[in-house]
Amino acid sequence: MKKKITIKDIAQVAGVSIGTVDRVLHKRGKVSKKALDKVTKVLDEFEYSPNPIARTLKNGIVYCIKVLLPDPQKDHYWIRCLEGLKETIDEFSAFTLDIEIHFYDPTKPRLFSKLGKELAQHENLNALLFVPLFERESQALLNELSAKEILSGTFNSRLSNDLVYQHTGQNLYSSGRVAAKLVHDLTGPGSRIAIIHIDEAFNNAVHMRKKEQGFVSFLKEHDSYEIRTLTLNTNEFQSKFLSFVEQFDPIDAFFVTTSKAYEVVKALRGNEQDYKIVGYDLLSKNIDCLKRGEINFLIHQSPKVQAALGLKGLIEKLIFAKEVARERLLPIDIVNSENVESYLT
Amino acid sequence: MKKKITIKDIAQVAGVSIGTVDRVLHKRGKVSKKALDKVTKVLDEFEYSPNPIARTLKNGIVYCIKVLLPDPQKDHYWIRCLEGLKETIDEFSAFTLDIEIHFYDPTKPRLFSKLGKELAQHENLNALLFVPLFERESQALLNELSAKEILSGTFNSRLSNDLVYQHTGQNLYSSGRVAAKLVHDLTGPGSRIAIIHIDEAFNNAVHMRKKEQGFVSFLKEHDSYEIRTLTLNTNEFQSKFLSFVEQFDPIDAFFVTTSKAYEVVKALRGNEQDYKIVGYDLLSKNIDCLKRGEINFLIHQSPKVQAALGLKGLIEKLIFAKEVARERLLPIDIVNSENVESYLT
DNA sequence: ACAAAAAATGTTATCGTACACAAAAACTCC
DNA sequence: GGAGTTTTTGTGTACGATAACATTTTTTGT
Repeated sequence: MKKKITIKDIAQVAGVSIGTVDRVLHKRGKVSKKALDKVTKVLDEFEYSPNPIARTLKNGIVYCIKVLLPDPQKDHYWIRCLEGLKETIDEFSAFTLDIEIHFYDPTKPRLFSKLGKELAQHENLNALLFVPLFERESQALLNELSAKEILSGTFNSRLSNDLVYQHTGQNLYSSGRVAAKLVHDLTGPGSRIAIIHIDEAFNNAVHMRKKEQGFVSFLKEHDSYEIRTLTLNTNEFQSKFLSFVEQFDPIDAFFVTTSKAYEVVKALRGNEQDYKIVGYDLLSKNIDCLKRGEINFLIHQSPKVQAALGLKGLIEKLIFAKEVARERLLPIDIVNSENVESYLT
Repeated sequence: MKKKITIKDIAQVAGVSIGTVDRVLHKRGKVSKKALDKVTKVLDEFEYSPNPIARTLKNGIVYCIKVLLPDPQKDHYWIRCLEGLKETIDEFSAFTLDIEIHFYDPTKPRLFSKLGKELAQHENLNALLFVPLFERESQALLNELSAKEILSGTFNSRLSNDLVYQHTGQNLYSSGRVAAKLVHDLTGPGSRIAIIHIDEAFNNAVHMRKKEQGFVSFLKEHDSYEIRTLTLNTNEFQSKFLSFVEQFDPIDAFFVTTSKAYEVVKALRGNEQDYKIVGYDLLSKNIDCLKRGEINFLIHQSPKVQAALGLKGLIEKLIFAKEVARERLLPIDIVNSENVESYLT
């Protein structure tokens, strides 16, 4: 345990008062070049960093963080994110944080834009964490945040943007490969495999595509598979899905790239064949299918952990000045009927 | 955000000085019954809890935690625990904690006892976190800790003991079932399955047994399987394993209940048959086999997370007086060649 | 060279807790 | 009832960072 260096120590070594050191630290001018040089030198010689405890105690420092999340009422998937956020808030309850969570309708890009702008306006906002479902609108928001020097964090979806301070998510290409390996284990060479993209209301075409690429890349490396892809959105499902199945018959396995695997299960019920199905996300409908053996594997995107870590990263940066990796990739969890409970705490 | 109540507020409402409130809080007597009653009443009326930030700042309060871990040099498995511990220590670096990590030889129960006693002697020890590999010796240690009102935490192995303040681990029975489900998916009805217990130097018979029970329970519920169990320790392996394989031939799948799956792989090399193998733990030797396709699945016990959470639980109890669940069960991670990297951060 | 203005630097109260010490109130005993 | 004890209560200071305020030094203009 090395002794902690205080601002007092720095002042003493540099031969100035703590007031001057403080001014150097906070760059509020009124410091002569000579003093500034001396203090700066001592400062990084001792690798000083202010004691976050004392800083928090000296009240007035209330970090303000806002979170912009798709409305869990519109899409139940996001409820777990909310839980994760609450957990992190609870974890830091000892500190003076002002954290607000706002919801946006995941089908309305324009409302997202509007709300985002509104939040960014808030003058003493320190950080904004959001799920960038809409590529273009999110880019615009990021530009604004960056201009105002507001810390930005994203999770779940990923933007190809240097401006985002920190992203927490999953490697979708890899998760596609994981799914392929599972299908490979379940079926074997020469099988006929269907990739089903059931687009939800909002635009996540990019995600689906990446998962598909990973999936196909694995299969190509291994055996010869017959692969067909079907892309549709929720309301087209009834009309298009079954005819696709008929045309491509016989099908051995389905890879559903979104959380709607249960829809596929429902549509296939009654068919005698033993289809293998790999899907995404621990929605209760999916879990039911998993437990009944109608879905073989689900890949878990840990929305809860993603949200919790995303928020935690921003908080730690603000309070402790801790730097974290710009991109944090979470494990790709494979879930079957037997370990699903262990993920539901 | 509700306004935080300080000791000053309490004093004012109770009509006494902060000194008196402080004395009530710390039970250092010298308080009249009248004052005590009044203060206590106000105290729990406002649900006061001291500000951990201020408390930490007022130095002198240095919580002392010791960790007792099997020596990673003797068994490489524990290295990841060490990483987890370091991570948590880092996370709380802002607080005044005195955390020491001690190692013990996982083959020597008596040295464990001795070291444990020694650590427990330390007068201002606040908490002890340890891996209770040895049942009897651990029980004795727990009794001692409990008598001295030292907080106790365990991880990895579980004791059936009310005295342990908090345990972090995995449901081994469930993990056995998970393995069975995987084998079930890989092989199918009527297969011949071998359960291999390769006991490591220390005594973990209880763990192996629980995994086996879970494994068998799942298979019995599903199809008719031929199951044989082989129990041996590392030095018997060479002599006994291959003859077992010959006798039980043909074998479709192996379930290795310890981290020694790579030994099974090595022994089977050269055989033409396509064995399915499910094992435990992300040791580098196992990972190599996994990537080469010689092991199909590994079950990950997240030693790193177990250690990190175990320590974190104790720290949060001490610093923030946060209560956590007495038993925390981590997810049972299924790992194959494609998602293994995502667990190795 | 000297007053006035500007710039640089030093000093101190504050946050909430904890503990040492000082002060006051409540007893004891003759 | 007053000196001496003991019990109870109040006050002051420290922890480290911060920012307002006070003080000193430097610069500027005449």
